[in-house]
Amino acid sequence: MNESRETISFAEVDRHPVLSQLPAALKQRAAERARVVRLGRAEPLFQQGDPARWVYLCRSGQLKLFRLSDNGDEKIVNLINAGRSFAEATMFMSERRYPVYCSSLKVSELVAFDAEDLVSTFKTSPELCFQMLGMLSRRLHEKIGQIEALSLQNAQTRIANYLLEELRKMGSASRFELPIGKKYVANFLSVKAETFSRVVAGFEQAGVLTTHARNFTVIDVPALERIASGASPAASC
Amino acid sequence: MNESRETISFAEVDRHPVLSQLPAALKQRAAERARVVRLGRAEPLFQQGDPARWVYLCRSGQLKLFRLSDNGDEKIVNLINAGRSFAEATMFMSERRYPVYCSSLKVSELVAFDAEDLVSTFKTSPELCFQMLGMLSRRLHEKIGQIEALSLQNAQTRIANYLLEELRKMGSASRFELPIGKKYVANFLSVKAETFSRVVAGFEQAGVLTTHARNFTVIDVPALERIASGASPAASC
DNA sequence: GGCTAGAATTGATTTGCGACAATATGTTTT
DNA sequence: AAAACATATTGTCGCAAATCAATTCTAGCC
Repeated sequence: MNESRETISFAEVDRHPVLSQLPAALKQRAAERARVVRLGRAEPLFQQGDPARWVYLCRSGQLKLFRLSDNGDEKIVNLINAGRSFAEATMFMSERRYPVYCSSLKVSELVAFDAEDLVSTFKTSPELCFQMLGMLSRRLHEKIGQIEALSLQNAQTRIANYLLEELRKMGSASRFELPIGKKYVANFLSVKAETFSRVVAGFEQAGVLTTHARNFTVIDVPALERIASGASPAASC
Repeated sequence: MNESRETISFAEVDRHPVLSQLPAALKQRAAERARVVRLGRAEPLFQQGDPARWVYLCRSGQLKLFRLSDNGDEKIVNLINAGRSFAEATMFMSERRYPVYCSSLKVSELVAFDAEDLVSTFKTSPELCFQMLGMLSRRLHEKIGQIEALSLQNAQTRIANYLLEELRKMGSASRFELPIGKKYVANFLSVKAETFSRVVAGFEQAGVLTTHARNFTVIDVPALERIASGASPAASC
């Protein structure tokens, strides 16, 4: 990990989904106390249980937030792309420690904001607090959605839903690229890589989509939507 | 559902984990705009998607927060007991709607606070916002824990962990009572009632605990802890 | 370019848990 | 107290997905 004293530009703070709302003076202050962190291809950033001195903004690259089981199995709870901030929730806990592990998946560049200092900034501004409350609420509902998916849906359905979501992010195009290796996507969806592979192969065979490496082209969106809401595709042929 | 105009006492607000922090005047105001809601044994309180006009405090009884799949399967995402507040996160969403269903499991008494009004109260007080940020952060981490458990642990391990947690809540006693029917506990843990029954029977046979109806007595805590962290108990005999 | 390591696919086999079914036990109602 | 119903237990069976294993594909790297 390479932590540098290099200055963050004022404008850089604007990329942060919450801190962009700061008045100019406080934006300046946050920028001054920030650090740039550069990570290689598969470097740890912090461990679960570490004191949470910093909250982060991903400027470029990709990261995974994950937990480890007693037997060393890993569960990715979030994939972080450029533009996402993370670890803010730690600021408001009585014991400020990271509740997950974090490692890079690609060469990445992060901005690290001083948690302690941000807390005092937040204390001065209910508007800012509201931004943050909104963000945490959204994340909470996102997690509830994941829990529902894990309990109520099978592998096929979860994967179909994920693909549809990626598709939606691309606007009206019918083509998209996985943000990251299938291995990691599979783990995020709580299926084994082999299962992911088989399910996607099944979709291809049913004529729902085609793939070349990480590029997916959805041919039959309604069919994918039908699968995503419970119907069986291979069975119908 | 029986909604009454009956007055909430000033002191009643003190039972709320966040609103108890309010200055007297605002506490008074919150109390004045609150309602008491009484529910029978299995009555719905709100549906997923309903406009979230109220946030709640459970004064007595028991409730379930749940989602429904397309084929009607239900997943309980939270069991609410006396003293717990819920649905606060809706206050900070852009579209204020309940993200889950809510029904009573027993005869229950709730206090309903006016969401709109509370929002304006929160806007005046960063301290209050911080209380709420803390609460949402804790909930978020709780959910991350649930997701981890669902992905990384099997039924036995999840159940063992749950039982240990219930035990811990009772302090140093080795006896506790399930807060609610096993059916609901099982659903909350994302196992079928039959599986829950079998796993508990297994624990009894291994001499880890004994049960009479909803009363559990843990005989061998270390053994249960071993199971909770991945070891197999029945296999070891 | 070819070389090497990790990622991805495909196949064969196992298994944990759900589905279904049949009692048994407990709880509310009259 | 008996009836009527919900909850809980126990048994058998089947299947979705994990595991194990063997290639094949792909992307960095010298």
